[in-house]
Amino acid sequence: MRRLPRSFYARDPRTVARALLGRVLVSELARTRVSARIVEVEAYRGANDPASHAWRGRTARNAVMFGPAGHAYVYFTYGMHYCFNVVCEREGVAGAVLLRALEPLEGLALLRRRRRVHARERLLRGPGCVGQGLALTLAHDGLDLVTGPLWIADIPPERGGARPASGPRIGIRFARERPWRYWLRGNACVSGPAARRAGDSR
DNA sequence: GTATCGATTAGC
DNA sequence: CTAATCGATACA
Repeated sequence: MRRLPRSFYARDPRTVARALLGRVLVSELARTRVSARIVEVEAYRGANDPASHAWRGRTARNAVMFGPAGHAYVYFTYGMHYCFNVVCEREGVAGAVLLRALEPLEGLALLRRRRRVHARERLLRGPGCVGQGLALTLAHDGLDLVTGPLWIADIPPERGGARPASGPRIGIRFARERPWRYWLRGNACVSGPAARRAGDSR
C-alpha cells in the first residue's frame, strides 16, 4: 500500500491535522500488523503556540519537532505514557500533530493484549492509549513515516459520513481558546465523554 | 542542588 | 475526585 508523501506533512499542522482525519495508520513494527483509522488529533505549532513543547525553542526532547516533516515525535509524559505525533512544516520550523484517538481495523487481538482492555472503542482512545496500543517508546522518536515500518496510507480519508468537528485542545494550560483539536463527530473511538465526542461543526 | 508540573489514565 | 510515576523545567 502506498504511503503519504513527505509533502503531505510539510504544511501547517492545522492543515495536516484536518487532512489526517479518516486516514489509516499502519504499524508493521511487530510481526502482527496493526492498522487503525485516525479519528481525533490536535495541532501544535512552535514559538507562537504557548501550549507547544516547542514554544521555548529547541531542546533535546522536542528536537524532532524542528526536523523534516513526516517523522514521528514521541514523548514520555506523566512518568508513564508515550504520546505519538507526526512532525509538520519545513525543516527548521516546529510543528506537529498529536494523534489522540484511532479506530482499530487490523490487529485487534494484539491491541487487546497490549492494552488489557477488550472493548474495541477503548483500544486506541486517548493519546496515552495510542502509545500503549502501538507499543511506542522513545526508541521510536524520530522514526521516518515516509520510509519506515510505521506509516499512514495514501488513500482517500474514510470519514463514515461524519463532518470533521473542531474545538479547544485537551489538557493544556495555555492557549486554551485556540480550536486546534479536530475529530470525527460522533465516532465512538474519540476520547472523553460523549459530549466531547459530539461538539461543534466547523 | 530541590520543588513542581505535566499535550494522561484508571479507579473510586 | 485522586494516585501513579518520572523526565523536564523552574528556581534557590
